[in-house]
Amino acid sequence: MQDYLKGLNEKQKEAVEHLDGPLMIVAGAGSGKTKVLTTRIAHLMQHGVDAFNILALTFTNKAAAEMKERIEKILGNSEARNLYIGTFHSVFARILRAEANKLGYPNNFTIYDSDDAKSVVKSIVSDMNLDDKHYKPAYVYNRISAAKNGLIDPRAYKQDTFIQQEDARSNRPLLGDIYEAYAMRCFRNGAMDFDDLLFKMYELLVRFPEVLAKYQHRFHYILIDEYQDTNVAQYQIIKMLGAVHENICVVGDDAQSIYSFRGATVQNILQFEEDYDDVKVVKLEQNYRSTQSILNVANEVIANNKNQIKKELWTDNTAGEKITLVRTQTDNDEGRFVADAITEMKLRNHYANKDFVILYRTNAQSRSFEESLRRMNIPYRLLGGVSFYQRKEIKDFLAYLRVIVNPQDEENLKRIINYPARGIGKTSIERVIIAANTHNTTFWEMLHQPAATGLKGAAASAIEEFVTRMKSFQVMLEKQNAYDVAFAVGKHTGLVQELYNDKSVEGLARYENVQELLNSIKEFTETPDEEGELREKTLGSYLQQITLLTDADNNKDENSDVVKLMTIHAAKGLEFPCVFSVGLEENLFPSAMSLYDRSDLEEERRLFYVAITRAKERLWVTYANSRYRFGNLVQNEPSRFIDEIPEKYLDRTFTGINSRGAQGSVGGFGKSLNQSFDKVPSLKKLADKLQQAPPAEHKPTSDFKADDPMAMEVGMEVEHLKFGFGKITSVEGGANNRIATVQFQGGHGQKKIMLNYAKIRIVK
DNA sequence: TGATGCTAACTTTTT
DNA sequence: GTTAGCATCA
Repeated sequence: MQDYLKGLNEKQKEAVEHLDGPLMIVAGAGSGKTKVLTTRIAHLMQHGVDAFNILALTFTNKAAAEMKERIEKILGNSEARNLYIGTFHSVFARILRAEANKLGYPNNFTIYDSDDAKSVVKSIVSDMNLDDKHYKPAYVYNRISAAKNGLIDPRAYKQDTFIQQEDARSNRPLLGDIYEAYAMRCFRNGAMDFDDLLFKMYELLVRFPEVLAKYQHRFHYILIDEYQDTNVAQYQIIKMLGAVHENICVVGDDAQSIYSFRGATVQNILQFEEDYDDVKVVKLEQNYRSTQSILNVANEVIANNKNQIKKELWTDNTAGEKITLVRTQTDNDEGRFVADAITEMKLRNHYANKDFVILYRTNAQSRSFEESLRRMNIPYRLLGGVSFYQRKEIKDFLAYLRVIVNPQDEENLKRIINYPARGIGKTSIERVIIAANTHNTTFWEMLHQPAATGLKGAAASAIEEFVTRMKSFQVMLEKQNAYDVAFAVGKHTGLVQELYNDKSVEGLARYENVQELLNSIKEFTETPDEEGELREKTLGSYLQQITLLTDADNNKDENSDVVKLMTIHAAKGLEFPCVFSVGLEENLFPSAMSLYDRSDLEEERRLFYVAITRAKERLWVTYANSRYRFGNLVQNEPSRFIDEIPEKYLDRTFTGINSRGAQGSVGGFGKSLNQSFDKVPSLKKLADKLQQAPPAEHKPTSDFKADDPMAMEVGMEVEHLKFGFGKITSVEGGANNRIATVQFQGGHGQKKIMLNYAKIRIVK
């Protein structure tokens, strides 16, 4: 166990063995950064530092989990469990959860993801009678987010002349008011958005010196991963937390700073040396990941940036293959090329699917690759895009759980109050809102006194029933675990039944997704407690945790043999034997948004640098002459970044159509891709067509005559004018609104029929 | 109230 | 090319 230092080079050892005082590690791509960080933590623990006194912050859950695992391996015991390792957001959420009352929040505060946040913005914009075409929720939210990341509260926002000028110039002078209303609404709902987890953490430490002191004395050693991606809020928090012991170790690479759009500032790295006396700086410049060729290209490209810390990455690795530059006619051809190349490489060089990654600038580019991979029967997995937790059925289910835990949360309450439909319509909800405003109370409180809202009859009793139901779940919360509560919710709200009844392909998938969610809750409740006093197995802690989970964190099939597709941003920190960096076109990469500003353009270049340095053995850079964007074909020039790669490192054997040497091949590819590919309809459409084909048109029997809705009962065989014959599986609703669920024959599946409108005849 | 069909907006990147 | 959100219809 003592030999954990053996595998390190001199520089790495220097960083690991530095015990006390501020330390900055400038770690080039592939220079063993994680190894140094984890070994250093293990080393600290070997020298008597208690795991409970070490805090390590990362940007992704995945990075945190990996660090923990590696430390455990080095130490060979379970002490690593006591380490405080997590993402900024999750660690701060945990601390805020413990201290929430000081800030006037419930301990079980809800965390809003960006979709939740945008819908709050939207409802505020409409409350203020503003046009949401002009005050677009996404724009407004970004603006608020940027303010929070810069630690600017609503008051400061309104007083800042520069910001006010900006808003005046964009003709959105009321942004400050929206921000203020948004903050108030979130507070009233007992909810924090992602940025609040930083912003409120900062507020907590500033306003409550005793809280600050507590955590300052708890965390003797603080380590920060990906320091180049920290923003002002994170910077200030770290500075405060570390002020007593000054044992702060930051690891970063200015060349890989790719999150300035989210408020990150490289300035934090450059500033570090000035913030503390006697900062030890260690540069890790030996790359263990990539071949010479790949590294040369990376160095050449990044050299075009003016703003950077001087360093030269080098490697002992072999020269390797040249970088393959590929030009295709269209985006579909690009997809086809990559799938072909993967097939070829697997055959020739015995690579496995999981050795490949396709990296693109925007999520929207995934389509053509998915299609071609499917056509070639290559299994793949897409990271990013719509995450599991953003799906409607999951959000609906989670909305229930959130409201049970935190009934103040009006947004989620409104989402579920009439789903599944229980007769609490728009007008009833409106009346409750108005009554809540006049009585100066919350929506939830108002629901307890239907009389005061002026609602009576069916609406009032429906509300009463809903409230009773929700309260019974809240009671369960005290005695039963998260899974039992969730299961009861699924059962008693009709949520699961609703999905179960839908027998379409999508319906089945939705049903399975909900089962999957229940499984994950079960897993959560059954996994034994790990670290720290702040972690519990309640539904509340489950909800906070999953909101901070990303698609990329779902590493269940981490080792499954599939090709991965993701954005370059999502690939940061990962490595693959074979990398396809695709879509190298002007306006796409670099993005059109970045062309007018030197620093934006340099960030795009760093992004390309990140893409290149993911590759261990082989790298392809591809671009298409034309591609579909917004539904129409656009022509793009090759990316300027391609011109920055010296010719001597490039293999242009395949240069596509209408070009010199057009008939060449890639790494011995026999097939020329010049020929136009046979047009195959997209698989999704094909699948849809197959799905939809069977439902044959029904010709009603000659004596067709609709029967009285009230005569319909479960079990009856009926004939529908259009859908033909079927059997009634359930009937609901009163005289004016009677609905029958009918299982039809002939591919029509199950349908809900409004008996007042539809023509239905009883067969027997 | 739910299904359907049309339009408009959408594309940076993420915790 | 895709999808969310709406207006319309039954």
